[in-house]
Amino acid sequence: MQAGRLARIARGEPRVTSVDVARAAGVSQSTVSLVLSGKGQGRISARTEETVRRAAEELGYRPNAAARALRTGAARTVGFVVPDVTHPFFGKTMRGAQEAAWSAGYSIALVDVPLDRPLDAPLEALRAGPADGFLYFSVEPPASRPGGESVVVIEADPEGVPWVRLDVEAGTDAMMDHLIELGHRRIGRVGSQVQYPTFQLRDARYRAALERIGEPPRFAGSGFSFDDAARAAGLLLDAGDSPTAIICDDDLLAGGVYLAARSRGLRIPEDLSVVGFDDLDFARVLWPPLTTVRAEAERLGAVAFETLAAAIAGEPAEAGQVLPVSLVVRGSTGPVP
Amino acid sequence: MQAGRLARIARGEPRVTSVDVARAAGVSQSTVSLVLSGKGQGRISARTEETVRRAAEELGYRPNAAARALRTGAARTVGFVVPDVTHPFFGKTMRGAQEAAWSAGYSIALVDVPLDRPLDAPLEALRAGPADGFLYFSVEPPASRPGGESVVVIEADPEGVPWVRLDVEAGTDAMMDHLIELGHRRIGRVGSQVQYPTFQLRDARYRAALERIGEPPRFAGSGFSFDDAARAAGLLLDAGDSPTAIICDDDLLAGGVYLAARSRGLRIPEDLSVVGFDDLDFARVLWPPLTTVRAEAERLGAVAFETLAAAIAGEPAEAGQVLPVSLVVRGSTGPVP
DNA sequence: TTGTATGCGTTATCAG
DNA sequence: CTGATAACGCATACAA
Repeated sequence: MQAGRLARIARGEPRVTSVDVARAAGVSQSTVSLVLSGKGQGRISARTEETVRRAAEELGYRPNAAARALRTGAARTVGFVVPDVTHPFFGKTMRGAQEAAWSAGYSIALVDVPLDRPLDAPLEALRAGPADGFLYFSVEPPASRPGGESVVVIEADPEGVPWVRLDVEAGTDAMMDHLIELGHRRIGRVGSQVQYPTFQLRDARYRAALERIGEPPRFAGSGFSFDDAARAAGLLLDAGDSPTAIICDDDLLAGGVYLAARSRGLRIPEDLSVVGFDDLDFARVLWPPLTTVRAEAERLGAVAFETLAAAIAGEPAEAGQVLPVSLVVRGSTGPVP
Repeated sequence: MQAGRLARIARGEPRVTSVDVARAAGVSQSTVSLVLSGKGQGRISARTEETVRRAAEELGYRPNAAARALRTGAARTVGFVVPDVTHPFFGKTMRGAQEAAWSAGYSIALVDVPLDRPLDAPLEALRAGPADGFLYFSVEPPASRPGGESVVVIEADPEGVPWVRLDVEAGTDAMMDHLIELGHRRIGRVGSQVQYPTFQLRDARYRAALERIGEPPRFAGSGFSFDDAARAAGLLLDAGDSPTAIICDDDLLAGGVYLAARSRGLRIPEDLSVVGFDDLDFARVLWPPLTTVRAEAERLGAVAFETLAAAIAGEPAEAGQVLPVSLVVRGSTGPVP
């Protein structure tokens, strides 16, 4: 029994196949395939081609993706693995990847993998075939990739895997230079508590800058939520010898710092300067508007997809790419009190 | 020639199939299928089953999704169509849908369809088979759905299609009651400029409430960005007889109202009360914290997916579901000046 | 220029 | 309890 067909018929779905089109056009199925895949260039007569196209059109024919995938071994779908779909920065990156994917005829399948969970079932499902490759955003790709499954990593620079990331070193340097120029010396950092390379890189630059001015680091780790960041910032703010400025790994964290400052009656930037990272839209509606490092999320996504597409196509992939960032000075930073 | 296999071999990918497992286990391929699909209950001996499982495990066998989809007619993937992946509310809804999808063994394929574009290629690609059904969030599903393709609509209540939406009427009523109780009468509304049902419903309630107190509506349409909302709010604020309170279709729009108020030297809530909708995370970090209508985005996504799954399974779907919302009073609303 | 034949990896029927 | 065998719909080598 043809389960598939039956199931569809049960749903009242008379799928039209290339055989139907062939019959309607009075040609063979292979001719239909040739015509519609465009590979009949100069092999199929214009008349036949026309007939086939018209028949396909009239019947509302759409090639079956599963059959094509089975036959060609390519699903024209890539998986996008993120630790939190909810984060606006991921959203923008996804959109960039989407756009690029579409123009290449690919779809994007989304996989949200909360940081605290193992890479489990959903991802495995995709790895079983529906996806031709994967974009891992800030998440560790699985160590074992049977059959050299194509992968590119975003915001990390692992060995042996092509990656795309922001120039977080330059970003961190710019933050620190800006603050130091304003006279700050006790500079704290509210950063990600998860140890991804992008954050480690920033930490290194942060510490290097402090070392140059002979100051100790003041770090507090946080999860990516306003509340947790507020808690982390509180740790810094309530310590003796508290910072006059705080840099953050993310605008979200900076928002938490605003919350912490507010609940302690600290004014920004008069009592405390704050710098974010990403330039999310809401950075401008904060009061005062947040000084932050601008990153082009869409571009990051697009470049990542293109790198992946190249890898899938078997082209030699660029090993690593670093995208520029720039400091946007707004109202949350000022001279040291 | 077997293009698929060749392509994979070229990429150095020796895919292991059920035939390989069968050979390794010394049984037939159909036995392997029976065992691994769990449909061999009481038909396959425990010994054989064990052997097969071990062989599959050792070879790292993973059933080919394309083949399965071709055979069964189900891809176990649903498309999620949104007008803007970048919006945090969509992100949360997606996450809710994701979670539900995973526990049902489904993947979610994301389709971002900017409002100003037709539903084009990317969606069509998914409609060609890779997706078993679609979740349309605030976007009009295509009128023609060949073969009764399964669909559920989020945040709208179209005829003839199952839908899930928030109780925006109750939300709007709550906003208006709250403001009127505070003494406001000149109440403006910054709302979506696109005319989706969810927004029309709100508009109707807004106008009804005003009518009861004998006030004219003050409406300005906006796109979903801070800047555009600021522009729209400006229209209201700069008019003679300007509102003392503004309700918004979305927290994002409310953020824009903050911007507009700020640039005009208006204090919130002393000079202007503002109410948002959605209770996005950033609503709390705004200053003053935003009074808004809380909606459970994750739940919305989960319910939508489950409704879709039921439809795909051919179960009689619930026609429409309305999810409750609640007003969260924070600092952006106060007595009329 | 077109048609025939074959196989992609599954699932599911049916015979043993 | 297990093994042949036949599709699923498409792409392509090869024959005509």
